[in-house]
Amino acid sequence: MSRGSPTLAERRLGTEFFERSVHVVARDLVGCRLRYDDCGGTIVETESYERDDPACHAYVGLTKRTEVLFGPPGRAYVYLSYGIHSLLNAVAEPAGEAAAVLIRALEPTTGIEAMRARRGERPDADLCSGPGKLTEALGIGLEANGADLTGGQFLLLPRDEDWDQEIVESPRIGITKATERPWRFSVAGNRFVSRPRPVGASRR
DNA sequence: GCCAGGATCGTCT
DNA sequence: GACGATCCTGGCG
Repeated sequence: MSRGSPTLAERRLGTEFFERSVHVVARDLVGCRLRYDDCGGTIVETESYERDDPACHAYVGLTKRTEVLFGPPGRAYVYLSYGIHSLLNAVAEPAGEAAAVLIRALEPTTGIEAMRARRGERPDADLCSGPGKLTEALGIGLEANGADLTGGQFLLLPRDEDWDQEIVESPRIGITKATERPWRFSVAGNRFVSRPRPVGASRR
């Protein structure tokens, strides 16, 4: 019996958290804690993708691939990128809207040894500092597509009450369409965020 | 330290 | 048959 302190399961983010503007959800997810089985960490970087967005998979409409995006909020949309990496998204906005938040980076806190077993011996800052890295570290694969983020193997917890970090917006990374939209949210100065390339590289 | 290139496969045309 | 919401390695300075 826990009366004063709710259990972890009781503190989970619920469906209503995801049933809002995808950009608000993306910003609010930064600082939250994500756990999958015995591994997890603090979310330090996200990106939002809305339906009227050429970079969003749902832009082309409803297909077999995108049906999870068009479904209810609070589910996992997992797909294969470059034939190698599974990328984890959280479906947002009411069913039918087709928007999602890409989880790009975690600051590992739990199950670090298990992450190393999957990712190899490397510094903490290299375990989950990228969307493909964190799914490998946590053991998330395509079978998680459509899974419920508000229950089951996933545990998504709100920010700690004393969490007080600055969140910065910047252009999204690794896409070729709609690159100017400032829908990447990350913790300012955090060493666990992804850094695939310097800002402003290769411009003419 | 920086940059170019390759790996690899589900999805859509 | 082409294309990625990526990551890692090797070569060069």
